[in-house]
Amino acid sequence: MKITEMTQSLILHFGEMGSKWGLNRTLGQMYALIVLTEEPLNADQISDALQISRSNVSMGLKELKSWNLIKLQHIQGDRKEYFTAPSDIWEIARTLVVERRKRELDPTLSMMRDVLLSEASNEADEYTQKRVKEMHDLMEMVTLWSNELQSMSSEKLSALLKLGEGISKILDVKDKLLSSK
Amino acid sequence: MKITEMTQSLILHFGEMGSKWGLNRTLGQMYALIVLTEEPLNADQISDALQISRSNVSMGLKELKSWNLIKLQHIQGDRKEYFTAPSDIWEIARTLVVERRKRELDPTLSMMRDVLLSEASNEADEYTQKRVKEMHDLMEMVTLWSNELQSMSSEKLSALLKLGEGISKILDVKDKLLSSK
DNA sequence: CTGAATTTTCAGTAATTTCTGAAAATTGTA
DNA sequence: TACAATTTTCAGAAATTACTGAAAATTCAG
Repeated sequence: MKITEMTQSLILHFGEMGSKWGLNRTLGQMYALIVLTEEPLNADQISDALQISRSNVSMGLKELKSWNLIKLQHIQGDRKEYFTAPSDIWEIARTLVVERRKRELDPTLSMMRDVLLSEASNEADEYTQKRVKEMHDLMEMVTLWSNELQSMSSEKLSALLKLGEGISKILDVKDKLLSSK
Repeated sequence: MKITEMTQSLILHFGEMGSKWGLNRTLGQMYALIVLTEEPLNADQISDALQISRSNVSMGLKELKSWNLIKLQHIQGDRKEYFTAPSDIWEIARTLVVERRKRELDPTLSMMRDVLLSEASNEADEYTQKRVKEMHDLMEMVTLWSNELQSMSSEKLSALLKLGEGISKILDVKDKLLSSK
């Protein structure tokens, strides 16, 4: 498993970024390798290419599976397991958003609900609940969006993102539609 | 500086989440305390409330400043520096999105541009560039959005988020408007 | 079934990140 | 300007997280 210089530098970069995202260096490198390589890869190839232990690869793959970021593939006449990333980059992005939401928002949303159900017995708690309520409502909306993204086709997602700065105009149009009813 | 049980449990939770976000436990706790407390807090109060060293608070505040997440305030007749979070929760959210974009997307975007400018000297690199191009274009659109969010008022942002599942319909409306031209 | 190939687990170690106390730097007032 | 109050810095210690090799578990062809 030889790696071109181009891929090598991308892998290093994604390794660094990996830790800024919820992953870690090795996971970032592994996924970069898988995404940027056309052919399916097995664990030994990954271990070899990234110079990390076979067991580390195994744990990394487990993690990537739990993120739904890789697809398992079998190759005729080969007993090893091979992995690829989805060919549609939008699918990867969608998965990332949804999985991060699960990990970063859902637990907080649920604990905030508990706080909002409890009784505020003094002024400080009243202020706290007010703030929590605002955060809760905001995060709930983000969650709704994330669900919406999850169910959108890549084409639709792409169209939505392409709106870019046009989004303000769309909002205005919507207001007009509503007010003219 | 006494903390109610409610705030205490929120602080602990945000501490845990802090590491899942780009921050770390202490930073998460510190920001939770500041956001959930109505009064401005000084470093000693934070150190005391969270049971962490004064120097750790100093470093945490420095980090929160670099994220633009806190506001410095002076209290008449007191030489200490006091800190608060923005009172508008939307402003906090907007700042978070923008700052995370700066840290998580911008560097990658720039390195991808370099890769795209370089010459692919073999088939593997051609595939790699194709993938990089797709990722680049996607991330660039996300960046455009993030810029757009940055310049939107809290009201407009709120309206946009409230669209929630309505976003698909809006897209359809936009298509109709365009095709009827 | 058997056993070789492959993958997973896990305890110990290595690397990284976070935290602290002491000292240095800065700030503001008298 | 002098100095006490306050904040910042930073080297080393503590805590956390990531990685490895060896062993256990699983898988599957014959």
